[in-house]
Amino acid sequence: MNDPENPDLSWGELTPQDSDFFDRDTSNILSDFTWNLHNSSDHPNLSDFTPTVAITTKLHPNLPSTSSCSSSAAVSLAVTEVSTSTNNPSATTSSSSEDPAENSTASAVKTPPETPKKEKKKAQKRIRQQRFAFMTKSDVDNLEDGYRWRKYGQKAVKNSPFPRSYYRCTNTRCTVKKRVERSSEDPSIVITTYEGQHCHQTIGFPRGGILTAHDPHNYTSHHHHLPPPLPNSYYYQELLHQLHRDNNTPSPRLPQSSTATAPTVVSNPSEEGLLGDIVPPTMRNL
DNA sequence: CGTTTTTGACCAGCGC
DNA sequence: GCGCTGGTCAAAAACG
Repeated sequence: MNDPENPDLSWGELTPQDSDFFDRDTSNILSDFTWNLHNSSDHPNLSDFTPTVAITTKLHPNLPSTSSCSSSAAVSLAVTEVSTSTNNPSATTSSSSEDPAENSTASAVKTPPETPKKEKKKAQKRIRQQRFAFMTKSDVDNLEDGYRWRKYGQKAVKNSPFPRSYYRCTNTRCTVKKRVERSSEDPSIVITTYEGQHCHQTIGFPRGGILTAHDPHNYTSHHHHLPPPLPNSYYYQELLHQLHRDNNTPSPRLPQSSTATAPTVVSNPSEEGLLGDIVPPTMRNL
């Protein structure tokens, strides 16, 4: 990997050319995350937050055109480069070399006798979609975000005593995945990484309000960059309250399954240049 | 009994 | 080529 100490970096470098995500100014970016931080004085309770958004997203040039979530993907960042990974090895935007989809030619040429299982796996070459990583200080590993997830794997992580869990959205037509792991340096921090974008509404939180992807006030789907679902945290809850105050609607309540405190957001040291534009100066690196 | 979690096996990519 | 690592599969177990 590019950086054994930080596997996420292997997703490749996110450059401004990769996306118009960074073309917009900071407030716009944050607003895409429903996090308007520029006026923190309106949120005295948030004043000491170090809002977090370690955005380690990268665009994948090979978003499958056959995605069952194509309707939603149509508003995703990478949709302009739609192609299938298996039959379009010459996909344009070359990202990092780790992208297996771009090396599919070789595997297509050699045809060793394979079991159906292997053939199936070959056909399912990994397709990287845009990712968003959140670091949240919480005792709870699996933060409520309004979606239902099914765990499909768990792996020990190098240089970390904590395993990494892999989840898929339980919606059969949704290909969103997320990884959850704890920071080895600060076990109180949960690192949640979302990959892909939901093509359906949330199921709502078990207790309290329901968030929908079509509510422009809390999910900004009118933007072409849907943020991932946010973990329930004090910070997020405050934002929800504020949003609904502004909208004169009752505030939804997040479930109390998490003891999450203010999210400690962390930037990726190697991406400091990028994140430096969108994170408060109080952000610290892990 | 349907759904979810667990967990060992497998595969691909990367560095040496 | 080999070993390491991350990511996924899938059967079995656990759960509700």
